[in-house]
Amino acid sequence: MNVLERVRSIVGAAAPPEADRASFEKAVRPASDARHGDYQANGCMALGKSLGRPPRELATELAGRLELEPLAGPAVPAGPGFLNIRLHDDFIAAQLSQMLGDERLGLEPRAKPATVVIDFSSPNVAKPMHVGHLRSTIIGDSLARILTALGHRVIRDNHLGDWGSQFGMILWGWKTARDQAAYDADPVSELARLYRLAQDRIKGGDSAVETAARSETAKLHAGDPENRALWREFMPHALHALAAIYERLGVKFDVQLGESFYDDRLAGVVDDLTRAGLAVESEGAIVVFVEGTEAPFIVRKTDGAFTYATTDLATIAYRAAEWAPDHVLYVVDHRQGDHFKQLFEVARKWGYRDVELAHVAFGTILGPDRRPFKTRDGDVVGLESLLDEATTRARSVIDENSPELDLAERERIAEVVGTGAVKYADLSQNRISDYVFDWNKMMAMNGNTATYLQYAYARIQSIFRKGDTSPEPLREHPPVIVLSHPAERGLGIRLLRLPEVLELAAYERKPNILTDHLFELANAFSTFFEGCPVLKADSPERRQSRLALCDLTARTLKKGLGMLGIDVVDRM
RNA sequence: GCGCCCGUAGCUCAGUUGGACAGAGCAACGGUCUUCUAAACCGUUGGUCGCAGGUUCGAAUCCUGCCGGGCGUACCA
Repeated sequence: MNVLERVRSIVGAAAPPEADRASFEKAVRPASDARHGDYQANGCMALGKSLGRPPRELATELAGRLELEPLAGPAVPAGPGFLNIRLHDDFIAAQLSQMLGDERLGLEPRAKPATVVIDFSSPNVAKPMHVGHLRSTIIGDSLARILTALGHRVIRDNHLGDWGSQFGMILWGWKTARDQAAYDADPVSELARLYRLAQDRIKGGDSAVETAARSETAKLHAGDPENRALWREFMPHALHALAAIYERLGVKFDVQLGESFYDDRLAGVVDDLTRAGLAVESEGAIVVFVEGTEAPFIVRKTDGAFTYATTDLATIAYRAAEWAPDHVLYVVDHRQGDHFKQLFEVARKWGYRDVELAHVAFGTILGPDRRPFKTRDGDVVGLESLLDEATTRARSVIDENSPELDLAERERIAEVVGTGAVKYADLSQNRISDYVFDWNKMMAMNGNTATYLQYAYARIQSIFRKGDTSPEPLREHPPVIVLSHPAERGLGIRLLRLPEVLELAAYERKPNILTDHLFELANAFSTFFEGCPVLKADSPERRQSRLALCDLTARTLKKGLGMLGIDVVDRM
């Protein structure tokens, strides 16, 4: 059950007729301070203003009308016009009992699922994935998992950069500077070397290379047999390398429709826009002028080539026809804000008005120097090596703390803890802000880290091992939950909040809302763990009740971390 | 120049249509293992929420101006 939603609908039903019900309900929120209760209704203050009546009076009247049983006792007016609501312990306990036998942990099936396309990761296939791809991949994956858990229909689409000018650079490199032996041994690294070579030359001002690469791109797009053949030759290698890293990250896609997929639709897009009077010729290019932005939206360049703007429009049309989505989320860094603003505006004018197109923007990953995160040599940090280092660091902690575990298990734990740390550090930050990559903070065993949550999980597994018991009987025959200790109640109410937290995280498209909740949950558990003996509880009933709280906590942590793409281990 | 984002404790960051004395982690200091994993727990110290105005019963949150930083700004994606 979503308790917040339930309280909201009760408060909404009792709201004065003059109140706007939706906003009145929305003003019900978890209590800012546990001393005031569990939930608070703040709507009377805004209403008091618009009605010209004392808010406190409205709150008192409302309190008299509210029927919160059996959830909670009478609402208590406080301060300028707050209404404080405290759930009954019995209600919390009953909900927890019910949760024990519920695989979904209180998440209810959705009456009207939305269809959501999530466009994320979308790396350039010409080069190995680096740290810059991390955020899109991880945030997109997490949002997909959260929305799926909430019962929505999610389509995960990896919009690969497999058709742009990077390929022209590789083609130029292949034709002028390839090392055949190196290519035969390791195609992906050799192609990456050639790409970097071309990029360095162009950056260095070598306009001959720039022109040559551009012409190779144009030939590829025009259907030149040699370049097309090379493209078909290179692609499987590139995709294979990507698949390996996605496998390690545990990220899956429903479709991987790259830019090349849309190639034969681009001319039609431009024709369409032109006929509709949206696109016009300007300085030799075909563009759409969008109010509010200076630079036009270029759909065909002077040389006749199409741009990613054209591809993105074709993609919108394809997705609309194929899936009829309610929302399309573009998990792309904030620097492309202008592009998406224009894209969405043009799409609307083009006729796509029933779908919400949203740019889920995120900031840059910075190094300790607050400049974009680079290696000592100034190269971008490869994703593989990043994960390797995280795993190595985790491994050394495990070796130190748990030498009794065998080698294979320590390795597995290191992988789970290491990759979990990297992901969690990213997801626990508000995605809008840039974030400073800090190994020490990330790998810390304490504080808001993946390790802390995984540790809480492992401790619970240890309790069941030590007690030589399993949670299954508790799930089949839920015991009476006892909440007599403050730590028990604190933990219990946290456990009930998963559904409302997920809804908020999905609404805001912010995984950090989920990480915050899981951290608070692990915190509540640690406090409980210190203060409430489980196996040595003073009565069998209390022991069963506490074991049940342990099981619910472990399952919530596992499920919640799962929605962040992070795994757990039974011991660490 | 114009546009977008940001400025909260020594450091890194949360802060849900504007709501109760602004929160957490790290760092610092002080406690807690003969009992379920101390990768833990409990406590203390620490902030003119960049500055100045304005709106409001109430502003970190909304508006205006300024200061400081990041990013974008016609044929890369």
